Amino acid sequence: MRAILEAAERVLSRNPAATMEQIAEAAGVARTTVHRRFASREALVDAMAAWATRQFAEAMDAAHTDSTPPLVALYQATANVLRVKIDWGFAMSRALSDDPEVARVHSDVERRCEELFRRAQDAGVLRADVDVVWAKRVYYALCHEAAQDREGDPDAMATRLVDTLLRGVGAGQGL
Amino acid sequence: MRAILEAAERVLSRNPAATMEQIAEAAGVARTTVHRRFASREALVDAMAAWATRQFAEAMDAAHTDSTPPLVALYQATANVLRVKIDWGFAMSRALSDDPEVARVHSDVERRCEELFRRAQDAGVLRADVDVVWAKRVYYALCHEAAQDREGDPDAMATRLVDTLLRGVGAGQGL
DNA sequence: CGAACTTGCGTCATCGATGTTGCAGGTTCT
DNA sequence: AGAACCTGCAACATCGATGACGCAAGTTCG
Repeated sequence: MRAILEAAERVLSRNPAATMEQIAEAAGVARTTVHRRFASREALVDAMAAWATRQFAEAMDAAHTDSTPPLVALYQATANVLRVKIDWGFAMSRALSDDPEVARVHSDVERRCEELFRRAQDAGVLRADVDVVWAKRVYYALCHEAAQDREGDPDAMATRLVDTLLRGVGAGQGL
Repeated sequence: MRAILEAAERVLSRNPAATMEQIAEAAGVARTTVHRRFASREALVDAMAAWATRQFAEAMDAAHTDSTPPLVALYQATANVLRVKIDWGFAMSRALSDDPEVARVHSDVERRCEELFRRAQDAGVLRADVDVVWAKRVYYALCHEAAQDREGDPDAMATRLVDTLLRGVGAGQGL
């Protein structure tokens, strides 16, 4: 069950068009067994999305983004989310689920993330002259990029990521 | 011919698993006509990659990345590449072509990009304590993210992108 | 031991995408 | 007008993925 989901993530992250046969093989079971657990390919992907979304929400919960100082919460959330995203990159990229409960959890996480960025700007952690939406997009892009490194310490990755997000890579003399 | 390539880009960027039928429809021709031009689906995608790669190389050429000051070249290259990437995002993401000539052009662009970043670091535009490889990955990620905006002035987008890349979005007091 | 459950294997039906071909109608150039 | 060319349309064959069975063998409990 979990083994099939994990195998599916492993295979589909490398090749999104992989067949059920390949997924089954990676899970060490017969293809029919996969079909017994998940009525269709779509059902399997939905289950992956549901599982990843729950992990995602738990990662955000653990960071207490609404009660800790913005910068601390940002570090914590980043490290936690990276840990999940490294293992469930494919499932998280297809988070647009039909299941209303999954959609609710997902939009809830989205909301908390935006709220965190707003608080960060109010606290002076984010520059006042940058668009919060753009800042969030940059943050997401960096998380996605960082999660490509499958090896390495998530905490160190989070440190580098947040450092890059806030300070950039320039030497500072501007143009 | 060009119309088919452009239609394929339009359709495949929204849905990479789209059928030849959908591509043909978007191009306003019959499916058989597409098959007459491109022997197989793979041939079509290869042609798209070849076309996009050439556009990519021309965009870099026009920026004169090896003879202008690094910062100027960075702005120019960014704006030029964004213009191409907005219209050929799908084709550029699958730049791993079998055609040796395409592969050569692509690796040549890659080389020039790395050289530009090295020069930027030597000139003090990039911080000396950041890994050049990481900086390049961040830059690519930002280009990819920025290219999602289909409307808007590429020059303004490049300005914001380079500003974010070099200065980040933080207010500067650090942790 | 015996019942309930799960799994692997082989088989089968179906379906959609791909790629090919022949034919008829339309355009362009000479 | 005639030749060469391109296109749309319809039909066809093929192929791989999907999903559904039944059956035999294995396990886990009582």
